[in-house]
Amino acid sequence: MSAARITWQSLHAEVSRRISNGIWKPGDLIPGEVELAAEFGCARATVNRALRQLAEEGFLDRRRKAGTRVALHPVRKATLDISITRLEVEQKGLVYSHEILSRKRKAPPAPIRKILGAAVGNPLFVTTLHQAGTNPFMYETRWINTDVVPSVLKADLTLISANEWLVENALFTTGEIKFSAANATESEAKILDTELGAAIFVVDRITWNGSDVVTIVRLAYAPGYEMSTKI
Amino acid sequence: MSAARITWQSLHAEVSRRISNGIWKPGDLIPGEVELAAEFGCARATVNRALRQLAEEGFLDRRRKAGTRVALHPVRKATLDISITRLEVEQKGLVYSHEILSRKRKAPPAPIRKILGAAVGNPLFVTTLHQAGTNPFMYETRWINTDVVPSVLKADLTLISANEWLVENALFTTGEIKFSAANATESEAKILDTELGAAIFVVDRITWNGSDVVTIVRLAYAPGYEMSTKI
DNA sequence: AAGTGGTCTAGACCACGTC
DNA sequence: ACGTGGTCTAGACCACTTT
Repeated sequence: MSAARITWQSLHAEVSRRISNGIWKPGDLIPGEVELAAEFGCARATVNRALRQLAEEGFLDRRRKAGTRVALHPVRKATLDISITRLEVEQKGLVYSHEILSRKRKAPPAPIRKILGAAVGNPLFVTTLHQAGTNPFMYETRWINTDVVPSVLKADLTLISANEWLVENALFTTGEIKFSAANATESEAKILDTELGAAIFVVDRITWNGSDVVTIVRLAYAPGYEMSTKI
Repeated sequence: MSAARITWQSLHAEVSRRISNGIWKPGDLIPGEVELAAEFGCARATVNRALRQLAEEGFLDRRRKAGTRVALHPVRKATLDISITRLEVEQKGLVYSHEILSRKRKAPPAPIRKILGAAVGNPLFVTTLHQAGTNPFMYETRWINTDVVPSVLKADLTLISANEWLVENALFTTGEIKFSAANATESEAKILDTELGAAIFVVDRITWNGSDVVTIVRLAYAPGYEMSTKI
C-alpha cells in the first residue's frame, strides 16, 4: 500500500481547515513551503499552488523573506459577473426584449464631456428600455465615443441592444463601476412604470480602451431588482 | 546572445494583445499548449500558467480535449472587497465611530427564522449605527446564531462593532450577498438622519459555517453612498 | 547576508470530454 | 479511443525584503 497522491486542492482544504479551526490564527506565521512540502510529502510547487490560491482568496498574506501569515482581516472578495442584460433576463426564465427610445449624436452635458475629454467629437447618445416579459426591467442611458467605435453608427441597435453590441464589438482594457441607489425621477418613473421617488438600483459604468473612453453608461433597474452573488 | 527568458506574465500580455487586436476573435480556437510552448520557446507549464490566468479573468474558455477558445461573451468579473466598515470609513479619511442601538436575544420574525432553521435557539439581535465623522454612515441590523458563536454573548460590542468582532472571531465557509435599493422607512430615515422614502443602498448578507447559519445582516447605507470597483 | 516566496524547466501521468 | 488541458515532481535560479 502507498499514501494517496497529494493534490493542491487537498492541501488547500487542509490549510483552510487549520485556519477555520483556529489551529492557525489571524496573524500567525505558518510553516514555509519547504517545511509543508516535507510534512505532506509532496513537491514544493504543489504547496505553492495551494498557498497562492489561498492568498488570492484573501486568507493568507505572503511576502518573500517575511513568510506566510494568516490574514489579519480576511477580506472576502465578492465577484460579480457583469454579463449581458439579455442573458441576465433569460436566466430568470423570462422573455427578453428591448426598445430603443432615442438615438442621436449630440453635445454631452458638462460632466460627461469632462469624462470623455475635450478632444472627442460629439458622442452617440442612446437610451434603451430593456424588458423582461412585458415588464420594464432596466433603463439604460449610454454615451458612446464614436471616435473609438465609429462602426456603431452603422449598427442596427434594434436587433442587438447597444449593451450587447458593444460587448462583442468594442473591447476595452479597463473599466470602473459604481453601484448606488437613487430616487426615480419623473421621467425614469414613467419609463420604468413605477412611482416618482421609488428606490432605483443604479449602476454607473465607464470603460476605457487604453486611455480613450469607449462608453459611459447608467443603468437604472426597476424597483425590486437585486444583484446577488456568493462569496 | 540569447533570447530573453519567457515569463508567464509576458505570455499573458501577448495573448491578451492578440485578443484585443482581433488576431484571435471571440469563438476562435487558439493553438494548444504544446504548440504555444514551441512558438515561444518555453515550457508547457509556463503556457498553462498564462492561459489559466486568462481563463480565470474570463477571456478564455478552456476545456479538456476541446481546447482553448476566446470567450464568446467576455464576462467581466467585478470583484468587490468586503471589508470591515471601520476600515472602509477610515480609507475615506474620516473618523469612524459606532453606537450600539439595541442588543438582546429575541425570537426572530418568520423570514429570519426560516433561514436560521427551526432547531436554532433564539438568536442575538444587534442593531448598530456606524458613523463617519459626525454623520450617520450605515445602519446595521444583525441576527447572530448563538448556537454557533456562543462567545458573542460575552463580547463587549461597544469597543469593537459586531461587524468587526464576527470577522475576527467567527470564520465562515460560505456566504451570500444581495445588493438592492430601498426607500427609507420612517425609523431608518430617523436613524440615518434623512427623509422618509430617501433611496437607500442595501446589502443583505447571510453567512454559513458548513451548514449552520452564522449571521444574517442587513446594511442600510445613508443616501449618497456608492460602492465602486475597477474591472 | 540570508531566507523565503516566485517562477521556469523537462518530463510524466492523469482526468475529462469529445469523437 | 484519443487528444487536450490539469496537475505533480525534482531541481534550479531568481527577486524581494527583512535582518
